[in-house]
Amino acid sequence: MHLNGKNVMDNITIARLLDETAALLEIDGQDPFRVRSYRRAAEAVEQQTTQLATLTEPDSDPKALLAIAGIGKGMAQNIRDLVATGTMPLRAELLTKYKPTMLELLRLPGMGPKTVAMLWSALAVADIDTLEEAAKAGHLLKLPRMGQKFTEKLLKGIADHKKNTGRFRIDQATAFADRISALIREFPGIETITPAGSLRRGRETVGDLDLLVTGPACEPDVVAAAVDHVAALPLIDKLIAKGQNKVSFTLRNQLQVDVRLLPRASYGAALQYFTGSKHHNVTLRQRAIKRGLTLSEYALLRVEDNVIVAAATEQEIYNALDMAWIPPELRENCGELEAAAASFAGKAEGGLPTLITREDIRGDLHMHTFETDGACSIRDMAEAALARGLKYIAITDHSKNLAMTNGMDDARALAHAARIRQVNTEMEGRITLLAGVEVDILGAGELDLEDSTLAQLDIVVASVHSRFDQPAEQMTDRVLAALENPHTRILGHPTGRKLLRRDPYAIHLEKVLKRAAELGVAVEHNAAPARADLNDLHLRMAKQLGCRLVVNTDAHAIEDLDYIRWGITQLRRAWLTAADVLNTQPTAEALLANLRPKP
DNA sequence: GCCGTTTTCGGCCCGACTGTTTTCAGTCG
Repeated sequence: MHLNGKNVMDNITIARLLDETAALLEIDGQDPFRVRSYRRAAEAVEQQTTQLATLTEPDSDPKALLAIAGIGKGMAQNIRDLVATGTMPLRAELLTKYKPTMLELLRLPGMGPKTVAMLWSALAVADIDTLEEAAKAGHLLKLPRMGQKFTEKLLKGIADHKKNTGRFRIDQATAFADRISALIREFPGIETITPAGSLRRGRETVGDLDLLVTGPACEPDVVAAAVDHVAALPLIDKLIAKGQNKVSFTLRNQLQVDVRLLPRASYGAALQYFTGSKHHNVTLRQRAIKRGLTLSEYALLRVEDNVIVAAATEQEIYNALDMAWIPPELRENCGELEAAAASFAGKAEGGLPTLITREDIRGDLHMHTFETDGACSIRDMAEAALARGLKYIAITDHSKNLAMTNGMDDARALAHAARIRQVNTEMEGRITLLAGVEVDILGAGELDLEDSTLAQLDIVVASVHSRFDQPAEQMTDRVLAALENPHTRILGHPTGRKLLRRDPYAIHLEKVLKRAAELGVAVEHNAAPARADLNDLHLRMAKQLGCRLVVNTDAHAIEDLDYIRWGITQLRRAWLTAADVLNTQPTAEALLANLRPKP
């Protein structure tokens, strides 16, 4: 990352180095609580919207770092060392004893710090390839607690790791969750199946799937039959574990699924527990202990006599801990527990926000038709948007520079606008259509249609579509220049980020967001998971900088309008309310009044 | 290494599952 012309360490890198140090400490067999504090610090750093490098400069407030929960005197010094030198004494010392490739070993299933440490001391194994050789040669059998079965499992794990597909997009994971749930539901006596874990929290990607199953068939005395049913599902590729009330398996695409079957009486406790996040739960249980209670996936119990205080619903559990119920999207131990306590106590300040919902969205300002690369007509899109309860939409087909989409030149853009206005009339006020264009930002930031054309349109979305390989400075300058064009009303997909793909263009987002806020250009969050643009951290940053935000689907077909669901999820994760998003305005007139005025 | 309405020391979440074991250590979520 660049700052005032200098190349400095960004928060993500600082967090990664702290997390790696935690892993090395663990391999070194050091105090687990010290390890945890490094992990916690890494998480805290990752969540910050301001770059910590700016807080380590000599003239900045020395207390600023300490104000972050989880960062004390020692960790603040570590961060200063990292920013100044690229490493820190503890990390450098650990790396003289161990090799960084050992961290890769920890990602193999069944491999933890103790095993990695033993492999290193007994066999000098420090990387996956050497481990594979040792396992195939049978060297592991000589080691304590390692037999034939462990070796087989490890080799399978290594093979899977090598073709590893990593994390899955939230929409794809949801589709799998639905399919698996339908199969599980065929067993009589199963009533409710709820995806928990990071899917319920609305993370953009999930590493595995947690499915929570309840119903009469899940009562302790009869659950075994239901467990057998789950363990025999036809789409299971590999069964990983099968216990009294838990089944773990992977699908052919390597997605891991954990299914838990739990009695109805403890449904709320189980849902709370398996939704996480881990750090949210840890803090919650600490809070329970302070009140003489203990929380597990079965119940919130009073310690002195083991009496159940709450178990059936999440609401009961949070309330018993003097907190309001917390929406799953906020459960990241990022201030939500304090806010929930304030809400429960009826305090006016610092409570939980009323998060934005799908119903708050009244318009969608970015979509395509078959005039360029969409699949439907203007009328189709209008009717579909109306059916979904929208009050206004903008039709924004591509401009000429995107030749592969049959992009429009000036004359076509104006003719298309006339047709959009015609359909608007035909809709007789049931929904308002705004005439727009998604214009391409060219090399030096100029737009690829004439200003005289843009002047006749309601909505101009300016987006970068090419040269993602340019250096960040150049891309940033290009976007900044496009913002200066007075016709630019919305900055479309500002980072060009393609989730799970390696080639998003780098951009100095903070600079761009600041300028957009100053000029009153609205910044788009693209709701489609495949094009997921700003993550919750970016969205928080945008709010902090005073940006006007819009969430658009960039729909190319009718069903794409439903992408709004995923966009809303990310907005909620960023603690945003309806007031933070422009396309919650009740009418097209109100929306236009909030956009940058036309020149 | 962090933290504090039991505060500067002594705590730091909880339970299930696996493999290799005869009572448990390590891993996982």
